[in-house]
Amino acid sequence: MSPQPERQPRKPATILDVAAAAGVSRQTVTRAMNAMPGIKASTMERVLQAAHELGYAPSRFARGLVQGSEVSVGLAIPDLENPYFPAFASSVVEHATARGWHVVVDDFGHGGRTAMDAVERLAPQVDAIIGYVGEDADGAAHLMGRRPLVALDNAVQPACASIDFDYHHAAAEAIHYLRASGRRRIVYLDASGRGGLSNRAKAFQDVMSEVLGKIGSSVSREPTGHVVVAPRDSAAVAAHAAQELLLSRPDTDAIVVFNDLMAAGVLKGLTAAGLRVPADIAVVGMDGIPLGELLTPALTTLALDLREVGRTAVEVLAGLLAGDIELGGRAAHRIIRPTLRVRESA
Amino acid sequence: MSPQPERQPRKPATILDVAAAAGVSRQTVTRAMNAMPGIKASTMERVLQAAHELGYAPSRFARGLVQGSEVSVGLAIPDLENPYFPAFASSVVEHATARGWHVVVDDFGHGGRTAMDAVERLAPQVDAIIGYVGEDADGAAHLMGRRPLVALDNAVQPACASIDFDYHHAAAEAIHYLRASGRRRIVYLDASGRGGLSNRAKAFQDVMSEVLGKIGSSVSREPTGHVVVAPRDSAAVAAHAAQELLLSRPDTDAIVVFNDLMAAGVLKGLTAAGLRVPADIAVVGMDGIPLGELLTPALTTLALDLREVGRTAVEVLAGLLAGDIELGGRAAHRIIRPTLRVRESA
DNA sequence: ATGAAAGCGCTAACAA
DNA sequence: TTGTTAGCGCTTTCAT
Repeated sequence: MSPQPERQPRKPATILDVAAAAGVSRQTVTRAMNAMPGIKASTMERVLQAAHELGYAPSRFARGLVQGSEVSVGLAIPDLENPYFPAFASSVVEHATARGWHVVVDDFGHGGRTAMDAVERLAPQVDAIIGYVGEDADGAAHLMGRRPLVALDNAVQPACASIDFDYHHAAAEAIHYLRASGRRRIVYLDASGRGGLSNRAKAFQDVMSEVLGKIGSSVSREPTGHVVVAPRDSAAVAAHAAQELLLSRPDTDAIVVFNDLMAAGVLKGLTAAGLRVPADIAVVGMDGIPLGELLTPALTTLALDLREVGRTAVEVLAGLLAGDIELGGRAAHRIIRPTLRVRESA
Repeated sequence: MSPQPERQPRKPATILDVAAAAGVSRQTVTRAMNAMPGIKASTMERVLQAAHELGYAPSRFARGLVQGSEVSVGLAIPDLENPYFPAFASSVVEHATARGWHVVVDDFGHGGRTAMDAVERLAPQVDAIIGYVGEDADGAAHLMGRRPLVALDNAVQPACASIDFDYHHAAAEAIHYLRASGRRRIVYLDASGRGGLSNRAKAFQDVMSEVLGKIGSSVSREPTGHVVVAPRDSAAVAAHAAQELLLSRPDTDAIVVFNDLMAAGVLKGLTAAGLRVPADIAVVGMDGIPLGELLTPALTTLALDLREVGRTAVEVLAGLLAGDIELGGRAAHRIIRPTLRVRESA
């Protein structure tokens, strides 16, 4: 083997190594590295030079230990490949950055990992967590102890701050709009989660019952809100599910879909099956991701203001961190309302 | 004001506080917190209880200092809202997670921040950086000192590892395919960056010159590859640019677009202007993001395997970190080939 | 302008 | 099973 002439040592250089190399005290090295006053320019240059040669970089741990660090926030995300989540993450990163916080991202969408796995990885590394932790909210809160956790889209109020979405309102908007457009055979396409129906689907069913109840059962029997469940929330799966739905219920004239990504798939599936949207059948998505307007027809959707969601999460967290917001209070539990954005598909 | 009964103290509890509260030594607290062997169950429970009451969480800095931490990688991303980047980030996070690394994301797409800003923020916090640092590559490398930097899509070989894309090959694939389909008025729609044309546009021009040169100038004078530049890389801007292009060059029969996001906009703009794609005009995108197949018509594109890109970046970084890869060698400078994925738009 | 001492909170090694 | 000792690498006093 070759003599390995200048191979870097395994151990990274410390401040003492630099001090020795530059012939100064470690104090002077600190001053040079941090461009502090009270150091001669020539000394500083010599130290910096030595530091560079040794490949020295201050240990963030030692520095954090003594200085108390910037806040570092964990962001637990189920699936970065669903455009919804990066849009949300982008907003969180933006607002966290504005406060000087760091954001550590854990995408637990691969390799069968769960929200709990993500939180376990993140917990020792961060001062707080924002995340789509779903049913793991309580476990996650316990793991974090006193450190704040902001859970999104959880709906069962847990032992942590939360940001939820008013699905009842959303479902009502969609259903009233569709019925006003003359649609009478409305189906909800859900994505299967860990437990039965999603909260979104449940809200749809509730509102459908309310609406049909008001009309009275004497009127021509409309089917109560029918729900079909796709095995995963992907566009391809949704396209397939839409086609199956057409087979089992050919008279369906509107589909409300779990999210925009799936709605995009539904659009594809319907078109492939020879149907015209919205002439033959209406499609309403949910989320309001930018993708929606790029589709043909442009997607009508129950839009969440993703930037608002991210901003709110960061705000709540800031309040928690500062002690301005108490976990029990209403300030720690926000509800954001999706609004119907009518484009072309319904 | 109220007496603030149990308001948390400003200073977080330390291991010593817990030890005192539980009436044990700090070592025993360590053992309890880390579920180490050699501790009586009852003691452990008592310690954990005390820790919980005090809201104690071990300082990640102190722990990192003494244990030597997990690798933490900074990921510098220009714009999480362009679906390309989350797709890439997702792959990086997945592979980094598999190695037990943490990923700190900085999206520098907001508030006029540059790659350099992102690197400056990240540098004191991470052991390495992967990022789309563009022309800031050298500055970033300098800031990181001996710590590895993997720059993507940089093309001017800098003082750091790099992953580049073979745009020449990509342009050739697109142009040959389009010409074989009978297209003769091919235009490239670029996005304006900091310097003149993008590398993608330059490659397009080069290949166009080669192709037309081979044919010979005696043949009916085809225009050399024409390039138009959109002010930003967004779908809306691209839609507008496509419509303008139609005005100035109505005979254009193919547009090759800087990236898929812009191509989606072009599709919209063209359709709105009453053109049929691909019958009247062909559109070829670049990137291969999942969005492409959801569009109507589905986008023909020069596809990058985003998962491969992310995996490669992590691999190179791992090699650098382990010392298996030297900065000078070819292993530190990878080139990935986009391939033409023909769908419906061309 | 520079250096010496102290200590941040934790865990590894060793004792008891 | 538990406690004691000794740092990890850095920055903050305080001295020179």
